[in-house]
Amino acid sequence: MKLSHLFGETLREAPADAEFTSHQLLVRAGYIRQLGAGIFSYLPLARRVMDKIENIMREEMNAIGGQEMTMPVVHPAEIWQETGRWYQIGSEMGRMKDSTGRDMVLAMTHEEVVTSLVRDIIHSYRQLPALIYHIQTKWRDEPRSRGGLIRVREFTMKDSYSLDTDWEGLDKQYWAHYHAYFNIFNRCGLPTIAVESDVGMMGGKQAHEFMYLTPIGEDTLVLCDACGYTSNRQVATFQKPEPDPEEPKPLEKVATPGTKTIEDLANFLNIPQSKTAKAVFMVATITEGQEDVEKFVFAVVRGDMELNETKLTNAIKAKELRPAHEEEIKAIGAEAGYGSPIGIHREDVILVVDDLAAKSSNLVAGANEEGYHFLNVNYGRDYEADIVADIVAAADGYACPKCGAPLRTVRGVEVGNIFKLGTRYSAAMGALFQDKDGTRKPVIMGSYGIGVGRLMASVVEEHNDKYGIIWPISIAPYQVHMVALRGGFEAAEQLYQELLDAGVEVLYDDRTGPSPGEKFNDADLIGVPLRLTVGGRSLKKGGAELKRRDAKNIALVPLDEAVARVQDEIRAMEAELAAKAASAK
RNA sequence: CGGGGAGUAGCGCAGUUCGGUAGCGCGCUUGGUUUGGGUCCAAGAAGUCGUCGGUUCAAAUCCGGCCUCCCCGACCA
Repeated sequence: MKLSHLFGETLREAPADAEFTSHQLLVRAGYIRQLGAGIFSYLPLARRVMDKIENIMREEMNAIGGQEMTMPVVHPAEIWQETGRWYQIGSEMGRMKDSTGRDMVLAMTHEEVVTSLVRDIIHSYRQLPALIYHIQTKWRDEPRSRGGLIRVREFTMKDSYSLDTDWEGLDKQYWAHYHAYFNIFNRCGLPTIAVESDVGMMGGKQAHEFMYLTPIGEDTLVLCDACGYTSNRQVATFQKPEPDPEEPKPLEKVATPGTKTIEDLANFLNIPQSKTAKAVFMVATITEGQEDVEKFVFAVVRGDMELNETKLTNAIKAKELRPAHEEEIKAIGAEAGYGSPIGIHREDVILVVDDLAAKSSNLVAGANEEGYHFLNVNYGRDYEADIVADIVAAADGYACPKCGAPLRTVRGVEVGNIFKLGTRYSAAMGALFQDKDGTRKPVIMGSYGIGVGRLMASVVEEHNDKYGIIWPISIAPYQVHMVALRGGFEAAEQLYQELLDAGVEVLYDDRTGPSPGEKFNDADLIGVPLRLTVGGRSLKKGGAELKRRDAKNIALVPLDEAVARVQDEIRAMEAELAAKAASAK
């Protein structure tokens, strides 16, 4: 490709609204342009990177028995109504009507389509197991897109779906994906870790997320350096300390003026925060039969800990959870800042108590009256919960659930996920097969996704310097960027042909206008891993100059050896990447 | 949905306080100059000042509605 005709241009300055390095560089180097919030065009350079990423995905999916296909982006609403997600999912789902007034859905994911295909096509255990995948556009109307390609509304995803007769089969395909995903990320030069995660709106049984660790990440992860335990904070557990056994003391109401926060309260009474109970007021949407009802949720955790909303949501099997409004809190007889489960309108709330708070004796809790708290509150004697469960969030320094060593929290970007769906969709849609014993059973399913654009942006986030992008050779838009300078155009043109004939992917800066400095800066910005400079000066010295983007030294190569030397370097970089991938396993 | 910020040429910005011919840098076009890390000179092209309405002799500027984008929070496979 000749740079003079490449569609796209480099910018000296990044758009003011680009915050993240990957966003700035991808725009400045001419890879992407934004059309609207969370909606991007991918210019020819980006298209080539994404093609390479997608081909790596294809190879790894095919290697574990995947068959590629393509499913539609626009779906009739009926299939989403069958699984209930038409009703469960809110404004994040893109909905529209076709010209006949029929409700349609823009694909957020493809479980429904897969399951309807399975219903049509799979009849017998003889057709299973199977693995199908596609690389397709998804639309998710995120309330808040951000960070360039890190979080968008329209994106391309590789999603695969496993179909099995039994759970052992699912387990096999699940772990096959687990390993294939690491292969994909390693081959793209992106370090990742797998963490246990919440199943969220996908439903199902077990899930892992693949995380690229970076401070710009939106997820908080909990890691144990001692034993390797990793989990998304949403579901991370930890060993709770055993509270000192104490004889329950009599309940006592005390004045605690101006102690709206746990910190104030503990200071005022001169007690540790762990001797207090914190009340958190939420309102949950819970599906009862066909209807969604709002229920007030009263959560109690120990004062030194934070509520984990995901755990609470799962504990009460809620569809949605939001903080309660002031009036709602008053309505159940509680007082914000001085709340406790004692004396509230018990029948109007779902009371959920963290297991540690339930075990702890003689805690200080609110009196549901401005300026007053109770001393010596004890679970079982003073109040009873509807649910006692682990509902607090893991934090730095807490004890690892596996080995007890201190946990550490880090931020990460979720670049992929794998889910054991089970029969959530096949049962709902009647995707049944006839087993050996003649009975009809729902197909056991799994679903597995990787966002292509987010992966590309993460790689840029990981591989760059102050001059621009530094692509890993495996997904670089071109393998070599040839810069022709004054006195070298004729030789460069000939070398360009030779490189093309040899099958080398070459971006040729044939522009006569820009100065050498401008061309070198563009080359650094675009980030092709090899640079070949042909100019009067290099020719006088005996050939072309070959430089790796990630290194400083420049090698002078005779023109008749240039193609071979470029190919050597490409092979060397491929070998380096493979070695790094192997050591990451 | 709550809080904050911003919409003026392709990009980055000034001009708005105090209403009076729409500017600067980069980029683009033409001519010349220069030629190994974003040359220099000259001449040009390009903007319904987000949008709708109001006030006024006169609105980028004052007032009101709306739209869009960014950031934080809520939310999120």
